[in-house]
Amino acid sequence: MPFCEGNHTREDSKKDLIALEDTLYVIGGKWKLKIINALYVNGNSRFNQLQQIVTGISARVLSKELKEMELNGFIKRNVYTDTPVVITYGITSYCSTLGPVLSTLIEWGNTHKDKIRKDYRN
Amino acid sequence: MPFCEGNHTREDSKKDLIALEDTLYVIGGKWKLKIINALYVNGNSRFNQLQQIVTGISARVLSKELKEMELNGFIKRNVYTDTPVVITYGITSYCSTLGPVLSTLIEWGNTHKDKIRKDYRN
DNA sequence: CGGAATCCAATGCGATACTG
DNA sequence: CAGTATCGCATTGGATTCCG
Repeated sequence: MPFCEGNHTREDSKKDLIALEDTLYVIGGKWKLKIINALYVNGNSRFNQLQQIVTGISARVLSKELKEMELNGFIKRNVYTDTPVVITYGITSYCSTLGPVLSTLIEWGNTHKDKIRKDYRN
Repeated sequence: MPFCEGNHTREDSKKDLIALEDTLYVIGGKWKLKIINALYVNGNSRFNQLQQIVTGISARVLSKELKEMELNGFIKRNVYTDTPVVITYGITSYCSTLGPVLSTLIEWGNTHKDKIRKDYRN
């Protein structure tokens, strides 16, 4: 049981597998964590801002991802009815519980960036 | 800077984004973390074992994933030339550095499983 | 500006059958 | 047992265009 404290039964392993599958089901995929991180770091952002920060994402995909994440409670869409209308996206408090997940992933990437770059030669 | 201690400059944010992208580039995708977790929990495992643990994966995809992860240094393929030959897969020490990543993801899934189940009604 | 609609190409991936 | 080969459907997603 390398990553959990205390005794770890077979039942626990089963639960861990399910928990991991749950998590990946919700925030897996190519873009979700990057979008969340962008909003985490930059605060409320507009659509085009977001598309610039999250490198490589198309408007179509960003639109679909935002809609899905809003539906699932990760993202809040704010409409300011000024003229012209301003729309921003931000994370919810539920989404902010992903902070430790993000920081762990970032830390791992920082620690191993040399090997990663070497293996994939970017 | 909700998930990092100390001061956090714009440069740091940029680096964080890159680190996150690096990490997701290497262990992103539908199966890799589940495979790694399975090996993490169960220790060295044979192909068919692995396919049973990682629910839903086909032999074709498992084969391709294992090959790719072996190439990238996450997995060690062991051949025991008994009769019959036994082949097992296990994680490398490099791969084991992902322990904190896995545990964070699992913990988040456990904490929010009720909401996840409600939203997706499984 | 913030998207939605359409079209099309690439990829993913399951099922099945087969092999050493 | 541990895979590989082939097929064919389904999904992803880029490019472009259009709209309020």
